[in-house]
Order: sequence, then structure tokens, then C-alpha cells
Amino acid sequence: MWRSGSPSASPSRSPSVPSTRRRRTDATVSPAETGGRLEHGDTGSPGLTVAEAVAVQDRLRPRVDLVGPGPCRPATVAGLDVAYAPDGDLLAAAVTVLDTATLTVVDHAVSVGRPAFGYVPGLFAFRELPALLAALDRLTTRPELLVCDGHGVAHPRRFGLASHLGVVTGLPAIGVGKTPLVGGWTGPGPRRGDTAALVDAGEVVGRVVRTRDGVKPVFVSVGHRMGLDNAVAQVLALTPRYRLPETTRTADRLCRATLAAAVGPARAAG
DNA sequence: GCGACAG
DNA sequence: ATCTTGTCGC
Repeated sequence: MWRSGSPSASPSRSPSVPSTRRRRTDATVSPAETGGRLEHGDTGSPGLTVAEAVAVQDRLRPRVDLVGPGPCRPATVAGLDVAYAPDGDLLAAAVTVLDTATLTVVDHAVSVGRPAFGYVPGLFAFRELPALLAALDRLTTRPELLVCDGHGVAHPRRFGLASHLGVVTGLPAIGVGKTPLVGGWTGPGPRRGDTAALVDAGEVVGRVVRTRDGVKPVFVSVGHRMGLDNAVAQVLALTPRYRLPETTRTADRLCRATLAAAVGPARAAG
């Protein structure tokens, strides 16, 4: 595979909902403490302009830790995802926490709201961040790692959703995208576990990872407090059977179910 | 100037 | 992201 043209550089570019519901006993994941205070707009306050959002990314980017190496054998990993109503006016965010030994959901939380920002490639985080943070704040447990539905540093300004969530929560985070945003690559091979470097502007910003034999690969990048090798290892450990990590799959089902319940409660009940 | 562009 | 019909395969 091959694709061409990225902003500045040379290279080419190839182309069952959980049922338990626990009470919140103590602070689990709250806007943090990651060296320096966060300002109001940092977590996606409404009313930001495009230029202001870009400025926030530029200001927070230096806080990203892409060395990690991050947890080697995390006991719990969280998956995050958001679903939108057809009219695009309502959204539901979900976080599921999985026990890595069994890949079963041990905690979960949701939030329903409105998109906090229009969809602008590169500023995607500002759209979903408030809802995701609200859901994270309702967890009973504090996951050791966040697996996000979107990119980390594989981003035009090296600060995608996974990095933003990582910096704001202080938790290790990985970005797993289904399609590329920036970068080019060659390969990977056809077998599960085969990988290829994702390169943008001459630097490796992530890895294209085949999680299933003969199936379209996913795009893994460091979000925060993680090394790329470890990020890839964690993603492979979370994909024993399907293309996407179990964390993403469970969160996807939960946010969809939550949205359905929020938009049309009357229809199903009869 | 023309495309490309996470979810 | 969401909307879509059918199709191939375990």
C-alpha cells in the first residue's frame, strides 16, 4: 500500500451491554495533575474557535509523554467510544473497563450530551472530550490504560484525541484508528501481528497493525505515557478474535445502546 | 490551485 | 459518525 502527500513532508502515504452498575465511591479519573494546571478550554468547553482549539493543542502537546513505557501487564484497560444520533444533535459516550485476564467488562459508565464542537479533522477531540470525560468521571475503578477510538500522536500537530485524553486524565493512553489521518506506510504483511511504520513528515508517528489475517489493519499510535512497542503489544493482546480491540467493541455497543435508549425510549417498551 | 481529511 | 442491500463465509 502506498499513499502520497502529507502536509509538510516527504514520505508517501498508502493509501451485550454490561449490566452491573456500581456507585461511585471515590474519585477515579478526574482532570489532572499532569504537570501544570489545565485551563477551562482544555477539556473542550463550548464556544471555542478553530484557532483557539489549535492553540490549546499546541499548548498541551509538550505535556505528552511518548516514552512511557506504560504498563506491561495492566490488570484493567478501558475502552472509549461515542455514538451520534442521526440528526447529529445528540451523542452518547461510553467507557468500559475490561479485566485483561478475561477480557470481560468489570466496570462501565456513560454520558449523554451534545457534540461540543463541529467535526473538523485534527480537532476531533474537542467534539467528544467533554462527554468522554464525564463518563470517565463516573467510573468506580481507575483503569490502568485508556484505549481510544482515534489517533494519538499520529496527528497533524501530534496531539490527537488519545493524547488529549491522556494528558487531561494523566492516564497512559493509546490511540487506535480505523483509518489514517496523517502518515504513509508500506506493508504490513498479511498476517496478524504484521506491522509497518506509520511515517509523517519524516518521523514515525505510529504503526499500521494487522490484527487479523488478511483483514484491513488498524492504526496504532501513542497517546500518552506509552511507548509505541508497548502500545502495539497491548492492542494485539486486546484483539484475540476481531479486528478492533475488545475495549473498543464493548464501548461501541454500550454507547449505541445508551443512545438508542436516550433517543427513543418509548418505541421498544411498547 | 486541487485533493485529503480520526469519528 | 450515520445511512444503506446484498453477499460471502464460519
